[in-house]
Amino acid sequence: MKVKKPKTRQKDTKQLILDSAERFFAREGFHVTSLRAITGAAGVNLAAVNYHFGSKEALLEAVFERRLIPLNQVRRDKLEQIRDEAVEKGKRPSTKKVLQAFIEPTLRFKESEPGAEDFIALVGRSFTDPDDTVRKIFFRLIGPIFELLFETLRDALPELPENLLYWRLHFALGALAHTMHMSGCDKFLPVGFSDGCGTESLLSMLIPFVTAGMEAT
Amino acid sequence: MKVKKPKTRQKDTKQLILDSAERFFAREGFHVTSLRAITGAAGVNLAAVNYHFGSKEALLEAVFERRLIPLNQVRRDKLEQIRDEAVEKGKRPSTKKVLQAFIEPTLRFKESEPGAEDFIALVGRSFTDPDDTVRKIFFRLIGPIFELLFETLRDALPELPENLLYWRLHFALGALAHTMHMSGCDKFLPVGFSDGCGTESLLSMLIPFVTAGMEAT
DNA sequence: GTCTATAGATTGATAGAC
DNA sequence: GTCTATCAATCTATAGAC
Repeated sequence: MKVKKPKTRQKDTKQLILDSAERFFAREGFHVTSLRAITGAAGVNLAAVNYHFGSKEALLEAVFERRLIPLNQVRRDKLEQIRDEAVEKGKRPSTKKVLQAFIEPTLRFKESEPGAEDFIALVGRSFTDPDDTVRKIFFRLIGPIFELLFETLRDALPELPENLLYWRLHFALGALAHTMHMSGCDKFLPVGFSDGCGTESLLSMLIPFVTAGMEAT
Repeated sequence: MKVKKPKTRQKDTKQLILDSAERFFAREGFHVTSLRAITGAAGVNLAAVNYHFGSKEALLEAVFERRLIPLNQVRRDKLEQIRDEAVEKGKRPSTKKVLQAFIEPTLRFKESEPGAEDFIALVGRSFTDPDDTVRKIFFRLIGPIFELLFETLRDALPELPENLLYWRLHFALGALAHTMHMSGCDKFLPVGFSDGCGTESLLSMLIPFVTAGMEAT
């Protein structure tokens, strides 16, 4: 008898659904995407969604969790490393380094694995999705890492009133979010500027921008 | 005989539908909002939408045009005034003034008339709406004013490579868009910072932020 | 686990009386 | 211009055979 059930197909189906859903949710939006579109493109049966995930909403949650939990772990490690270093040296952390610790893994993530580009675009838009379902799931996963970012920035800029720091962070996150869903960057606005669209190029422009804004006098 | 048909009810109905649609599109999203929700809240008949506008898509277009055309006129006037002044004096315009000419009317518009707050939130999100219908209508109306803004900024920062200027403008617009749909500002993120949420306060924080980012060395 | 078939609800749009 | 009534198309979710 077999030691373990092969279940080759089972795992494939679940991953295929996740991949296809991620793509559609990012490119068309959650409510506009039908389960038929997802399963049709994935080549699996419609009923498989409810068998494996339970509902469309639970599928969205699984799409978020699959990539956001590991990404948040990376960002958390980098931020905590910066805090520890600052405590060791008895100096405040540099604003640029703090912002970089959050932004760099986020944008680099786009190239880390196939499909991640769609995911990043999805995340960029979820900040302001009008749909309660999307925002609720997203903020549950993203909330804690934002708090850590805020606190680390407060260490870097202790002279800044908390209220001002809070809003400047919002502005910076707005710039980041706007950059994140420019993945397919020729999709928006006029042509001729697709050059600086690579990750390295974007990082070298975005980080100085938000650092200067955050430190504005 | 009457000089003119009174048609009191006709105008009311059309406006009532526009007001209600604006509110729902901003708060729930275009595709999630049903015509039944719009007409139900407005207290008008469902069939009135197709009578007055022709389709749901045409209704969205009318919602955009009603407020965006006058708003764009204000922004255009201010930007052209700055260009003219710079030519007169033979000096380049100041980056801060250019950004202010675009941002200030936008944020102030929120308080100009009832319903404008919803509209501003709708516009802020339309930059990155995954829905082709929404984005296409929006960019058709917003494209020309963006080009003018870009060109005026190029006058202010002629030493900046065009590609870099282009992306910094994107970052600034991202920060602005993110601010625009924070209208109901306690809707997002933790509490305790609803203080600086008024228009004057936001302007006094956002404009220095984007100016510093734009002029970063 | 995978599939077909369908229930049950909701949608945008329209025809036609008034 | 306004209304009722309804069509035709969609959707999510599920029951039940294999």
